[in-house]
Amino acid sequence: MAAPLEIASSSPRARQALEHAERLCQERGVRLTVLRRRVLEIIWSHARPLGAYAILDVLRDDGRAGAPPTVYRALDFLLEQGLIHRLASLNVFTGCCQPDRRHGGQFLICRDCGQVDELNNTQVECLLNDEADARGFEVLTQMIEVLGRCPNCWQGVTHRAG
Amino acid sequence: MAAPLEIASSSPRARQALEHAERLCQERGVRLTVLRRRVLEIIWSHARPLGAYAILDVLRDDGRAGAPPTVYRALDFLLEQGLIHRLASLNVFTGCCQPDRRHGGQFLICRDCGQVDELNNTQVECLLNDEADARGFEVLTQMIEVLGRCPNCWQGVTHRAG
DNA sequence: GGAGAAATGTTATCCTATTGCTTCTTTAAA
DNA sequence: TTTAAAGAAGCAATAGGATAACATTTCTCC
Repeated sequence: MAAPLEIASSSPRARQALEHAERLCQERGVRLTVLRRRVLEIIWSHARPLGAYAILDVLRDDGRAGAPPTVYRALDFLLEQGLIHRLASLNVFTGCCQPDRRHGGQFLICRDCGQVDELNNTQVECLLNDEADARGFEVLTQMIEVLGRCPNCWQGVTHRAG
Repeated sequence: MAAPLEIASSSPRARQALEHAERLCQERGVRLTVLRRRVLEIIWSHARPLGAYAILDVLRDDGRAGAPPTVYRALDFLLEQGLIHRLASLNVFTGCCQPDRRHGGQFLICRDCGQVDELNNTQVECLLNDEADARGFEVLTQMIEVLGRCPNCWQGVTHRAG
């Protein structure tokens, strides 16, 4: 089992993402509660996407009581607000880099180290929308997951955790 | 729970898919056993993609003993041979329309009726490969799932099962 | 026919996710 | 300030998806 690298929650990108989330939620009139904020922080504080139960473990380390629904409800909220994405192929969750813009995710997922890179290729998005239109299909969300090996891993400099 | 419509296994598309599979496996020197063939047939005989446990139920109706690994091993084989695809967002399996050509799947998935339509947009495939290349990422497979509503469903003629 | 490989049977277990109900907290109105 | 209603979180149980480990059977090829 890969032990995800914990990153200081005060890392620039984590702090920035949290501030951004606070602002967005305020604008939208929805509540980024302590729990929801903490779950988002946990996600952003790790180098690799986490599963729900891994997040739950971290919450328990915090000393907080918790069962699966605790985490899943927080994740549902964050997903609804577009603050995180779910990678269906791995059953894990990762922070969204553009929570302002509604979009399905486009991800490069490293099979070896689990690292994830988010793309934002609007041309791909449009092509798929066009194909759907042509078939009279109404698009709600797009989900693109490209599985492969990141530069570090195929160059032999494996950063495999564990 | 949606009770998937069973289609006669002798339906043209199912028969054709099975013949195609037989031929491919023979060419490749791999064994399309009775079990594997039957699982493929079950998948092609239903209007909507099935989960592993739904397939298992059908096998049991056949009178065949079976536990989850029975099905999962058959599915693994069919996936390896590119005869089926797995829709990660729904944990279901669907027949592949182009088992000759190695390709990740591109799917329009109807949120309401569960029906699935497979695309084969090579332009999208290439764009994603290019993006990956530009980042030094080696692509193994692409997985594209577009969730929405099919023409039947958004026009109100819901074919929702159940 | 027999050895080795491949496929399947069997049991148990793990991981992921949800349901239903209770309790606590927040919000806004009286 | 009290209070009703809504929203969020706690909690227990369970459903659903997938795999591990090992035994047994079947196939293939010599």
